[in-house]
Amino acid sequence: MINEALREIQRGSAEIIDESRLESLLKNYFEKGENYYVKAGFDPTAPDLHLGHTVLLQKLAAFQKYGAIVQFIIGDFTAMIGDPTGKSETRKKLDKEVVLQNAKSYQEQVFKILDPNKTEVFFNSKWLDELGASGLVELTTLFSVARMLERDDFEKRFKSQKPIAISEFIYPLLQGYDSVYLKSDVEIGGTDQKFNLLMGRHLQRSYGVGKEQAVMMMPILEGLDGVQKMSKSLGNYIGVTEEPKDMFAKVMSISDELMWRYYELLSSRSLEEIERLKEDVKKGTLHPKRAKEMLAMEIVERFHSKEAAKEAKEEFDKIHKKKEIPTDIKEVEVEGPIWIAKALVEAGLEPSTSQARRDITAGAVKIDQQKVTDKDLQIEPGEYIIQVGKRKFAKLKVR
RNA sequence: GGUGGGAUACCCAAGUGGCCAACGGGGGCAGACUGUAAAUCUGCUGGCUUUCGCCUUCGGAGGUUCGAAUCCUCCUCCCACCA
Repeated sequence: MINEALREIQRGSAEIIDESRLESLLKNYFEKGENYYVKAGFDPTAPDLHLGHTVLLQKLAAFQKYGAIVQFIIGDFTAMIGDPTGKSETRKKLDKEVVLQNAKSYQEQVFKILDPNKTEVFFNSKWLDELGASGLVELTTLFSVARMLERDDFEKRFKSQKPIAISEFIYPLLQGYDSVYLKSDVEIGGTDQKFNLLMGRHLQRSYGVGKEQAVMMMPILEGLDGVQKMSKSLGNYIGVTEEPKDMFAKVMSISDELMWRYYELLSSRSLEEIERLKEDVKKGTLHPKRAKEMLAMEIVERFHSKEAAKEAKEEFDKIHKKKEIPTDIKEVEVEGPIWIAKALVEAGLEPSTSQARRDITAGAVKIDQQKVTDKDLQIEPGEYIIQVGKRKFAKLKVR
């Protein structure tokens, strides 16, 4: 029983530090029914969570099945010091508002995965505000610059003469302090967080908390491009609040190779099952596209519903497999006659007439399924379906 | 506080008086191919009622010049070294 739990909890993790502690926590739970605390922090710098975040959330949910109380930390304080140039007072205040608003939407989204009865939500400004300047200075005495510079990214930046702000040194200390204050038993985070996670252990020792948290690191989920980590700013993400059909299409757009990575980190299927799917694809008995559809369905279903997933799939097939026009496309009315490039801009399919002209030359523009070759084309009054590339459609009404 | 170095398009990065809307790479978009992809190959990658045309862009503001990303002056920001 313990072994089974341990296996489930460890699934997909990249590295665990102090595995024996993890085992003893589970043992205590199974034998004495004792709960323990698993901490994870999130910076509310963007309003929406994406699948990258859910890798951690699903892991937390797995812990909850086996006696863990999750300490969900919204890093409202740390999110603000991450800001490099706190120009003026007013600006900073605005940041705080945004942070709080983001935090609110986080909470709504988080409980699609986490069990609210086994989750405690904290804002770390609660104790970090109280810490004050003297407390902060005390905190900084507990770690040396030399050790701080051992951190891989700091070292690289230092060597290549890239700037490092003092606040960036403080950041890991504050994150570690969270663990001191909350007396966490386990902290989980991405592999890129290793240094910060270990800081929690170091500081718990320094402050004499009486225990050192175990640390579990999850692999960083690659974004849709399969190379860089999933993040909002890179635009390669799938947001948990996205429309079913967008979510579905985005999953379908990942490469076959990346698909297995997503299976491992996002699917709730057992590892054996995933292995079997992999085998079947290899043998040729299962088409990779089919495997990807299953994954896409599962993900849409998790954040929406079974019906939504089904509809999303049908819509997707309609557009891509049968090359039909999607059902709900936007309608635009314009005065005619109108120059084709201008019409595309009006319809929001192109950002500028120059870009539109380029795309027409490239053969990417279609009217009623007919490729447009004349970039000077005037559209006469009537109704048309205009299309740019494979995905962008609009119904155009020319008066 | 002192001394050097730097700021070029989404990112990196060439360009050091006209040949510059600005080399090259990355990224992005599109086409072919496919499974909707990936990989590969190809084209495009400031804007404009429409490209053998005009307008805006090389940190900011002025100036020199027929002509400036390139030269000069001042300013802002960044980095390094020394204190």
